[in-house]
Amino acid sequence: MATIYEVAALAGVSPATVSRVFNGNTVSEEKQRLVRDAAQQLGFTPNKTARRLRKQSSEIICLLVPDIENPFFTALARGVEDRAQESGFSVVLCNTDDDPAKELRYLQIAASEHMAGVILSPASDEVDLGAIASLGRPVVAVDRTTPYPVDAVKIDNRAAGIAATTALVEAGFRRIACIAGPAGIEETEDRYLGWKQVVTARKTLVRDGFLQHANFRVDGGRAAMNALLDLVQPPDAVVTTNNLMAIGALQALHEAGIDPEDFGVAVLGELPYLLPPPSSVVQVRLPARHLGRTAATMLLERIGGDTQPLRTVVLRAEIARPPLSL
Amino acid sequence: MATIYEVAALAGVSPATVSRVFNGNTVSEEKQRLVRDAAQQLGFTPNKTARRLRKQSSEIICLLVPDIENPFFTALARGVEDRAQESGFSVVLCNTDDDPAKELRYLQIAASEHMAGVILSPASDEVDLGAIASLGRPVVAVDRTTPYPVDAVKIDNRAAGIAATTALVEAGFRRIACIAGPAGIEETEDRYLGWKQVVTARKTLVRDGFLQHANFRVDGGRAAMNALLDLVQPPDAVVTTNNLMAIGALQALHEAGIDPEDFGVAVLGELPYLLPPPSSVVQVRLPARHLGRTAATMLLERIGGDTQPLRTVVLRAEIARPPLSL
DNA sequence: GTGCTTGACGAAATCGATTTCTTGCACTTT
DNA sequence: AAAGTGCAAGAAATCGATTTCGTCAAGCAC
Repeated sequence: MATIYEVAALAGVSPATVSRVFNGNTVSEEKQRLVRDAAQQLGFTPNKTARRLRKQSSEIICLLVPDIENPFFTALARGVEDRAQESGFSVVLCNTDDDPAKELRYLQIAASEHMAGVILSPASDEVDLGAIASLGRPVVAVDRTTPYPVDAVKIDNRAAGIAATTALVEAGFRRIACIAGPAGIEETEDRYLGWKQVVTARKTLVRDGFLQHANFRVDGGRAAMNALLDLVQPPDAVVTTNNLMAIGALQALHEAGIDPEDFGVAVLGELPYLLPPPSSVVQVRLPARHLGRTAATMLLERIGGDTQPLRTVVLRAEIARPPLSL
Repeated sequence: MATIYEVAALAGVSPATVSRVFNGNTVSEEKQRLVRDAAQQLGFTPNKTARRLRKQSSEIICLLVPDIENPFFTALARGVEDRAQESGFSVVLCNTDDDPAKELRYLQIAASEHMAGVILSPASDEVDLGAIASLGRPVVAVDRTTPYPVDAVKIDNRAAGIAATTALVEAGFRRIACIAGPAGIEETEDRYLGWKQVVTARKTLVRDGFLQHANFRVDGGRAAMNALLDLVQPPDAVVTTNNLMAIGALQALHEAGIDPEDFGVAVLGELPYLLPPPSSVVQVRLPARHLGRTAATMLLERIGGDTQPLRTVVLRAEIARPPLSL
C-alpha cells in the first residue's frame, strides 16, 4: 500500500499537499494534476487508520441489534445500511443476544474504534451509554427507547396492539389471550397495553393466565401457547407481540391438532416467508426497514453537526390481512 | 478517554512500561501494580486505532455475504461470530447484494481498515482479491469458491442435489424438474448437476424446460415455478436449489390451487420458520452455522500464522424430512 | 575485582495521515 | 516605493499506541 509520502515524492510535492488534494483544500491546478497522476500510478488509497487516529473519527456506524436471526432486525439493518451507503458510511452489524454484557462490550469497541455513531435496540434499561456519550458520539435508539437522553425511532406499539386486538374482536373472537415478550421491555409492554385496553373496552372475556410472558423466540411462543391451551377455559384467539413467538404459537396450535381457521391469531410483525397463513391470522406490519432508514438519517444528521433538540420519531404500523404479498 | 501517557504520569513510569503491562511483557510486580491501579483509576482503555496503526493489524474479521436477509447467511454469520468471539475477535458483517462492485468496495475497506482477515461468499468468479492478498491478509471462501488460491469451506452440493432428487424419486415422482440459481454460480451449478445425475440414472422423464434458472430470491422461485406449470406437460415434482426459491415455488403452487401433497418439492436448505410444510416437502439441511464456524476457525488459524497448504473443507448436508423441529 | 550476561525500563522512533505554523511570492493600495 | 493582503505550499507537530535501542544495575563466573 502506497503512502502519502511516496505519492508526494513521486509528484515532487510535500505530503501536506497530497493530503490537501484529497481533502478538497486549496491546491493549484498544476499540482493537483501531478498529485492525482502520481496517486493513480501507485494505486494509492489513504490509510483509514492513520486518518482516523488524527481526525478522531471515522465513517463507520455501529448497529447493535438483539437478534440478527430475526427477520425484523435484518430488515431494519437493511434500512440502516442503504441509508448509510448513500452518505458513504459503512455499517458494522453486531449481535447482542439481548445480553447487557455483550452490549456493553460492543459499545466500548464502538468508542475505542472511533466509530461515528451508534444505532441500537437496547437490551435493557440499564444500557450504559456513558462511554459513548462522553465522547460526544451521537446515539439513536431504535425500536426500543432508553432512559438516556438520545434520539429515538420507535413504532407506535400501543396502537399496533390495539389494531391487532381489535381485528380479532371484529372477526368475532371473544376470549382473546396475549403472548407478550419478557416483562420490563418497554416495546412489548406497550403492545400488551394495547391488547389490555381493547379487551377491557370491548368487555371480552379475560381469565387468569390469558396474559403470558415469553422470551422473544419461537420456543417461547410455543411454550406460552401450550400453557394457554392447558387452561381450563382456554382462549379462542391470541395476540402475539412479535413475529417469532407467533410462529411458535402457530406450531403449538398445529401440534394440538387445532384447525387454525377456528382459532384467531394476530401478530405484531410479519410472518416471514410464510406460506399462505390460515386466513384468520392478522398481521400488523411493522415498518422495520423504514425504521432503520429513519434512524440512520437521524444519526447522520447528528454526525453532521445537527444540534436540534432531542427527537423521538414514532412510526405507525399498518394492519395487513392475508394473503399479503401472495 | 485517558491515554497511555496520562496513565504513565499517574503511575510514575514511562509510557513504554504501561504498554508493556498491557501486552504481557516483562515488568516488575511493583510497577505492574502501580500501572494497573492508575489505569483503573482513569478508566483507561487502550486506543485501538493507535494500536492498529502501529501494529498494522486489528482484531476484526470482515464477513461478506450476498444477502443478509437470507436466513442461511444469518445462520452462517452466527457461526462466524460465535467462533470469533471465543478468540476475542469482532465481526463486521457486510452485505454485497451479489454485486461485484459492492463487494470490491468492501474488500478495499477491509484492506484499508487493516482488518485481520476476510471470510466471503464471492458474488462472482471475478472477485478481485488482489488488494487483500497483497497485504498478506488471509481470506477464506465460504459456501462458494473462487479461482484465487485461498482456503475454502463448502458444502457437498452435488451430493445434496443427489439426495434431494433421489428422495423425490423414491417417493414415486417421475417427472422431476429443477429450479436452479443463476447460471455460472458454482454452488448452484453443482446442485443442479446432482439433480441431472439422478434424473438421468433413474431415467425419469425430463422435458425441455424442466431446468429453470432463477435469481436466488422468492420472486425468482415463484416465476420459475409458474413457468414450469405452464408447460404443456408440467412436472409432478421439483427440486429447488436454495431456500428462498423454494418458498416462491410453494407460493406459486398454492396460487395455482395445487395441493402440495400431490406435488413433490425438495429443497436444498431449510425452510425457515415454516409452519408444518406439506409432508411431501423434502428438506436437505445445509449446515450453515457450522459452515461459518469452520470458516472462522480456519481464518483464525491463518491469522495466527498457520502456513500449511491451502485447504478446502467440504461439509456434508444431511437430509431431513418434515416435521423437523416440530 | 573485572568482565560479561541479563533484565527492567526510559527515551525516542515509528505507523500514516491531518492540520497548524510559517514562509515566500504575487499583487494591491496609498 | 513602502506597506499591507492573500494565497499556495512546505516544515513540523500531532493523534496514541508499540517497539527498538540504549542505559543502568544486579547477578554471576573466573
